[in-house]
Amino acid sequence: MNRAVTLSEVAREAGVSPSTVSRILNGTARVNDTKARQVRLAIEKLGYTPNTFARSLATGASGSIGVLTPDIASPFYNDALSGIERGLMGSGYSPIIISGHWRTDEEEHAVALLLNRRVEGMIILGGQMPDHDLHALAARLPIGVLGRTIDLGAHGGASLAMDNRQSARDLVNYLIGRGHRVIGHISGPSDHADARERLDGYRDALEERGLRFDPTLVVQGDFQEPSGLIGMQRLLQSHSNMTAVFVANDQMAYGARLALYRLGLRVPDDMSLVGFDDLPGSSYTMPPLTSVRQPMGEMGQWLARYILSRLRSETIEPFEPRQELMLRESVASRRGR
Amino acid sequence: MNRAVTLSEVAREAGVSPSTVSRILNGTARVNDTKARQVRLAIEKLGYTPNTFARSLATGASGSIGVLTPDIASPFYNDALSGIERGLMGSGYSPIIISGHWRTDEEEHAVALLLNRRVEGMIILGGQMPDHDLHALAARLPIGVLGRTIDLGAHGGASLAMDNRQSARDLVNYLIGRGHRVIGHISGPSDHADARERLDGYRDALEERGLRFDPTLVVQGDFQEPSGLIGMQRLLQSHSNMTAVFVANDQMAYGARLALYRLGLRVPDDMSLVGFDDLPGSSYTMPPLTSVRQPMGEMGQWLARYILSRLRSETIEPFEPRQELMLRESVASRRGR
DNA sequence: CTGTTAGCGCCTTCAA
DNA sequence: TTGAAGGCGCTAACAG
Repeated sequence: MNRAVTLSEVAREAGVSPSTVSRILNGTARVNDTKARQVRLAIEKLGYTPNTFARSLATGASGSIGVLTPDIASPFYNDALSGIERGLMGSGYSPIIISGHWRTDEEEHAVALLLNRRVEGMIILGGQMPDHDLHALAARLPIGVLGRTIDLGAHGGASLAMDNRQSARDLVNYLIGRGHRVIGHISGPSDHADARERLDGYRDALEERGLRFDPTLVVQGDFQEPSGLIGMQRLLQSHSNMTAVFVANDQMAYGARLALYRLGLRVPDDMSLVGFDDLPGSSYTMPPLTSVRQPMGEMGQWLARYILSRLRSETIEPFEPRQELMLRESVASRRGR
Repeated sequence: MNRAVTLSEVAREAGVSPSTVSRILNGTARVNDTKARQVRLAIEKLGYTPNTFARSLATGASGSIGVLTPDIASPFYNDALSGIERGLMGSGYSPIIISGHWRTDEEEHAVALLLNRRVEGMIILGGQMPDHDLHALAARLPIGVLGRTIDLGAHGGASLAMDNRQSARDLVNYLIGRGHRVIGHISGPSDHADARERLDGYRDALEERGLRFDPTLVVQGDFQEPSGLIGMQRLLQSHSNMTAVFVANDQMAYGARLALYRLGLRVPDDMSLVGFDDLPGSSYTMPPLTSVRQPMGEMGQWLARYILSRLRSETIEPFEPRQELMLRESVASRRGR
């Protein structure tokens, strides 16, 4: 980049001192109108843009908020990213987004990078980072965590977690209420907290309604479409009397749906299907998929606002994310059969 | 954030001069082993992390590449973002991602922000920015553009554009080849270059095969699902003899698919359907959707590499993105009817 | 209201 | 091999 124009060059061009230019730029003090005009002219003419680094160095404020997401291309977390953008808009702060690819080492690396960039706050979406690291972070700067149950109260960090277990329970209860008795489950990876909680919720519901938990009705996937397809095939082979399947996320449910289609089985007539996460596409599957919606966008937005409030030493009203059962057409009633 | 540890504090702790610490940090010169050890100890003990701003200010290099995406939550562009991440990995450069929300003013604002942050290169994904601005940018720093046909040759910027028109033509030709004669089109917004080109390709194919272009067979959508649904409804009302529809992107195709489902029309038996973009979900629709795949990830990765090569004054082999017709089950043959 | 003077934290000559 | 000194571009007192 051809050497950039500096503030003092602008000052010289306008025939004023650097401080005056600075004051006009930041509105720090009243300045003579004519001088102000000259300065603006000079800025225009020279094409000056302030150097963020120099400014941050002088003020000690970076004006940026770090965001750690597990995957920059995840349809699930991206909603939260949009929310964060919205929450930060017009605040003068901008997000710096890095992805950790679900790997602890990359996440640590990313956090170090963000710290080097002197972010003033940090938002962590999901991920694998140990609670211990999160606490250490919270001690240094305002942080917000999405998708994990962790108590940051001591330092005042905020965390927004969805109640996976309860929602899974509600979902399965709904299936039972519709008359289903043999309900399969395609779970997520067992080292994934969300996956474990959803499985627990499935168990809870069964036991609550006096249905036996049958481990052979559970097959494990990896939250990706293909594993849903395979999982469904396996369930169908072993359980011909199964009438409904609770899939631990929508992506796998798409795969499961395809497996049924390949076998000529209709949804919901031959098999009822429910997912989890309510991805944008799930209102447009065939048929539209019953799922659990988490307000990722709003959660992200609130977390951004929370960080801002901390930075400005203001208070912010707490936020209770409400999960919502999106009842669509992928479930049939078995009553009367 | 409680005042961060500085380099000179480390120096004092280790009993050496700041320059020595700097040299150890950057490997700029040989340093006595014992001193080096002491310094590392001090760094560890104090928890020192270098201040990126100060460093950038001194060196004039920011180590970051700006990325402008139309929408941080777009399933289409996010693939490219992942690719960029991959391309930059291990290079010492990191991306700064900002979204322009398809609005020229926001895009300009974003570019200004990136320039303030002294990014050393820039990658522009799609968007609305006038060619003129792009040229101006290219004159200042290495830039890469994805998804627009623009000649940056003069300054050496790179652009990777898909041939929308040709692919649309291929797709419609494929439909014609399968025996379809009355083919509808749900187009994108007319102020969107991609949308216009895809419409042109549709026309090309028809005319090439001696079929009349009928404007009433074209309805305009906005690239979102609901508009695909409405578009399909309108087409069905006016053209009962239509046997196939080319939808200008997959998202709208999902909507169109739902419209058909609601009316009890089967795909492909009653209506053939093709989309464009090949979103990840399109292999899992019911039935899997025929579409055009663009290697967004690879394109992003190559652009990142391109920027790096420019920054290092190296050369890089050119990249010819290949679009691919993904033939799936959403098209039926009408031969013999 | 405005110019002068010090740094912010780091890197990079220049001598030693 | 190492330290001292100066400067990167900007802001923030401090005097006028």
